[in-house]
Amino acid sequence: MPIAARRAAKRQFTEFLPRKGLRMTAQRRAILDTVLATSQHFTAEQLLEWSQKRNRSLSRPTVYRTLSLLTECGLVREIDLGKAYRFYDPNYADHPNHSHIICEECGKIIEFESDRVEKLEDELCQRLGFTVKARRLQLTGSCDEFRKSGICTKRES
Amino acid sequence: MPIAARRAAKRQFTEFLPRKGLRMTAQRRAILDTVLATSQHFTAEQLLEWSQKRNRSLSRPTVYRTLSLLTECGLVREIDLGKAYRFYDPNYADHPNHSHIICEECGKIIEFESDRVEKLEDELCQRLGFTVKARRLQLTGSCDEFRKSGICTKRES
DNA sequence: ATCAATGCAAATAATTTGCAAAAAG
DNA sequence: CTTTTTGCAAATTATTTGCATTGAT
Repeated sequence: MPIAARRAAKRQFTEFLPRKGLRMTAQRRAILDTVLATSQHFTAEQLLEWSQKRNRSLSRPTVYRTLSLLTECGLVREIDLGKAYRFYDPNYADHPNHSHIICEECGKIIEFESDRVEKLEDELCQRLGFTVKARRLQLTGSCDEFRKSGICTKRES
Repeated sequence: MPIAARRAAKRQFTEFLPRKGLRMTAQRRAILDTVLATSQHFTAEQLLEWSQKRNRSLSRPTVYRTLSLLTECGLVREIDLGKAYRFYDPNYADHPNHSHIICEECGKIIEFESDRVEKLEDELCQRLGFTVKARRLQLTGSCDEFRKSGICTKRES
């Protein structure tokens, strides 16, 4: 995430809190900074582990409670990868309409954006009587490169 | 689901079982028939309740175990509606590429199919080096009709 | 001071599993 | 007969909650 965007995201949360009658704490700051430092998808457990490096006395319940707030304020979004636990995607703040391709072979998740997809979705929905408020597009694909050579040079995101 | 399609789906499962060294039982038949009789999305709990009308001695574990088989064989697909429990969609057998619009106002789920969306997805993925194997498109929309009149006449699916 | 946030331990709830008895092929 | 399936009760596991204490404003 570009530095300017990260600063904006940080502000988004620090202004969100008092608006809801809530307070900034050392724990929330540790979690916020951790989230803003990554562009990987993560689980609550991973977030706990990473954030504890910034604040030793950080507990699991606080991570869960803070994740709810971050989700509500739009800095993070829950995604479903078919596992029994949730993943969180920190890239929606910067790219609100991105989509996912999950590689069948190597498991990597590639993110991409497409105005054409967006426009087509809007159009179809409108025809059905809806105004689009949120999108989730998840494609599972077979990685051509990996299938041929056993190696995949794509970057995950 | 049209009668012919239902018969085909039934055959799909009855042929799937012996191929995997598994057996048809009264319980599995009850669950299969229940699934084929609905086009609604359902939970394991609902399926248990409905199927017990066809077979009084049907237990929760058997429902879960059979749902796994139905999923594996393609008659049903897990979908994530943001709840703490899974929903299952019985319409993929007949419409393997359909998408969902979830109405923000009334909560209904509308299914639709679009060749254009499909084609665009294929195209974009190909450009990124993937061959599409599965799709999940979920749009959350605000229902224009409901917003204006407080009534929604759309049929859910 | 006041009220929110934390950590802990315990609760919750969907899904899964071990096992002895029953049923399918 | 042999092997799979079932129902039961118990286990599992991510997430949530009650509560006494600590910390932010």
